[in-house]
Amino acid sequence: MKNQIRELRLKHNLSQQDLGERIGVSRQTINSIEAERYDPSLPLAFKISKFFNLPIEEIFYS
Amino acid sequence: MKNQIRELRLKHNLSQQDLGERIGVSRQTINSIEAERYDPSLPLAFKISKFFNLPIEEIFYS
DNA sequence: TGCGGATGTAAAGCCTGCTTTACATATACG
DNA sequence: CGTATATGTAAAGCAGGCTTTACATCCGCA
Repeated sequence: MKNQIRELRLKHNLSQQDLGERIGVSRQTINSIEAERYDPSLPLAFKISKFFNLPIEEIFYS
Repeated sequence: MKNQIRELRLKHNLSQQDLGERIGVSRQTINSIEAERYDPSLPLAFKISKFFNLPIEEIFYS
């Protein structure tokens, strides 16, 4: 599952560490999702979606 | 995480078994999500969302 | 050169998502 | 009554999400 997290994160001028802290996960989790090593859980997808104030469908897609 | 799956499923006149087959998971998985025993994975949430033709945010919420 | 911040990635361990199997209850219908 | 369908739930086992620790690379800057 692809995602726009890296682009959104950079647009907000945040490091992976920053974003992880804001959302409540480790920087490795952010890194792994950006690298598509795995998909986030639904609750984490919601946190990311709310943080960037965008619907899940605009951040994650096939 | 709450959800509208039972309501949507009944509106479509489907059993848990039916919905599971249509979406590609077991009936116990449908049952467990309806009963909020656990949240679906993000890919499964997308399948459900596409099946009912509704955004994830209209099916799942806190 | 040397250091710090950002990133990539791997391994171990824990918890959760999902499966199959199995049993129980309820309801409808012959 | 007996049977079929729908649902609830539990247990074992495997796969995947997430953590911490750790090490490596790269880039910018003193």
